Amino acid sequence: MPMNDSGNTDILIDISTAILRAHEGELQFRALEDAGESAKRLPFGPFMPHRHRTMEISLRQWVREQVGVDLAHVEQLYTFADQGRYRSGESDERHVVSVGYLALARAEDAGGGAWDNLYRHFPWEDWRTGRPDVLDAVILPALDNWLGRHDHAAERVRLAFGRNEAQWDEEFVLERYELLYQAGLIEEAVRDGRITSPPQEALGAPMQLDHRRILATALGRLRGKLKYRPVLFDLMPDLFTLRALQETTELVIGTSLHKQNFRRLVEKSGFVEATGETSRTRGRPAELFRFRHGNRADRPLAGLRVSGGRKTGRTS
Amino acid sequence: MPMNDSGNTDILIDISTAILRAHEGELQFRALEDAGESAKRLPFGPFMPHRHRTMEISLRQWVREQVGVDLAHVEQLYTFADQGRYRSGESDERHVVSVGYLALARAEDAGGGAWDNLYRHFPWEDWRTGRPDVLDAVILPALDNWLGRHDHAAERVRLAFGRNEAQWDEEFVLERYELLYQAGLIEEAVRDGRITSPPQEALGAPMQLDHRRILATALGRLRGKLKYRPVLFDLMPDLFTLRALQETTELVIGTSLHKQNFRRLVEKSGFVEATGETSRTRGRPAELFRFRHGNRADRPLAGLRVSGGRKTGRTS
DNA sequence: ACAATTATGCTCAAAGTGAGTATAAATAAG
DNA sequence: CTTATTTATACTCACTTTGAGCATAATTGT
Repeated sequence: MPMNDSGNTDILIDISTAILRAHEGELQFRALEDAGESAKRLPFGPFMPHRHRTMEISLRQWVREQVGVDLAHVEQLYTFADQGRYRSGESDERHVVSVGYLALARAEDAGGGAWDNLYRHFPWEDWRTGRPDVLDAVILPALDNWLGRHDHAAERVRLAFGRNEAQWDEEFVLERYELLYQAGLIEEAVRDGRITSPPQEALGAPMQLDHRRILATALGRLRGKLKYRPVLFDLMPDLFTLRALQETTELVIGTSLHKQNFRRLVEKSGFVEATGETSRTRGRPAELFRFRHGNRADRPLAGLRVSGGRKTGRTS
Repeated sequence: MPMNDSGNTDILIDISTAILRAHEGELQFRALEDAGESAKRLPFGPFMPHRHRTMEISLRQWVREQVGVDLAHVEQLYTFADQGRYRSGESDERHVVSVGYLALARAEDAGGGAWDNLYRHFPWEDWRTGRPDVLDAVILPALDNWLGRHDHAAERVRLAFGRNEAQWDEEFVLERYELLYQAGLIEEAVRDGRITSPPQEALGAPMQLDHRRILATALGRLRGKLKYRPVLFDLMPDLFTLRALQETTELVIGTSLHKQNFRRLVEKSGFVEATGETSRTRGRPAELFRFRHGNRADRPLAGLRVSGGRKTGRTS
């Protein structure tokens, strides 16, 4: 196998960024619309190594210029290089490699522009008010049907969707999306020519290119990172109540938490300090806290790990 | 800023793979030597999208062909695109983007070829017999000296190297390597022209290109993943004693563990099942276990989180 | 037979966690 | 102004997990 013809490869690298914020009770991402396209997209642009020394520098620059958002946290997610899921129909001969980034913004710094509710694209990931109906009504029956012809994937489905004895793991966002894609239940799979018959019912709003996959990666990564690094605070304003922090947490992990225990956990973690000031809303005023830069022992917030309860098995 | 000149970009993607195994009491990686080069390298090759649909397919193929190792687990680590840390001296005009992969192999499947001890390149990461001397003898004084001129990095150093109140976090392998690189204490930094005066004492054996950085990423990722996914078993043979499993764990996380508690943790995790057979070595024969494919509740092995003890503060 | 070595079983106290009850401090309604 | 409603915060309690060690078992080497 000669390897010297690799010089012919003409590769273009696209950097796409999932910019997330917590705003008005929603987990939102910065979305762009294109004329003549109903599906939205993430901000993205080519990596130009002549101009930018690293991809993150490149990304930060055109996010600031073109999207007008101040980013609090930037993290590379994954590099997707599989053909057929990206601009498959275009005449451009170059092979496009897609690098996904996760960025977090504070609601105040997030400028104007259009923001979209993330869970509109992943309705099965939002368990805050209980197990989503779409799971038992649509997804699991459709997956069962698909498994009839592809039973080798049964174990992956079991683990990803928490069937039988398996627990629903809120971090498996990408694995669930990929299974739905492979099963042809996702509109993008039709668009990419993976499946002939379109799905009976749209499972979440589709997006351009592989951008819903990047969003899925972003959500999964953020859900995982929460538990051992203080990234949450990059979504919070300078001063916040513990209640607001809890709501943001619930938005991200997609489940609801026990209020008193959350408070105990956060206070003991050493990540926050009280300011003495209070915020007034409806009921009793809440104390305002501020993030305390790792000056204390950086204990993991392992308690954020969602569980179904000690022996109850499930919270509803 | 015109973006249409991005078509001029000539980008080459190199895929480098850190293939790890646990063998003869060492955490080893597959290393290659080049004539006229004292520093070793990882197996790597160009990504050829004409030929391979995904990077992982590409990687698996030439690892099998050229390296002769059966891989048990493959995982993308990170895509490095910063100029100046990769083939900086070569005349090739193309910009090289480096994609790092982590792969795990079982010692039996790992074929021939040369394997190198990973901790030879990261002596400060091996705490199995206590805190490495090189930390207090060389690294921390040198970092302090560097911090005198770059005090903005003090907090990063504090967290990465567990100074003052901070805990040593065994997952921060990459962050520690990058700090040593930036401080000019790593031979690769000299090679890349980052620093004028070479380090007084070599901190670990250098490698070609950015391969030590990829190894650092691999070790950090593996140490993190251990705690919530059963990746360890991809380093183990089919049948193993709990002692062997513990030794492999200790190799990876770089610390020693309490034997009885490790046994309790692993047995309760549901990841292993006893076979009834025993292995004979010197003392009492040990029962042989086998990995039990996720048929039980996949509980995280959170107990593998290393701690310095309840109130003792440090184990030695 | 006995020492050395390794494996395994068990205990115990401290810390962590899930799920509540109780109380406090504000606003909104009558 | 009194009461209901709402939100915040304090505290309890049972149960689980975890760190650390002691005790015993089953081998091999001398």
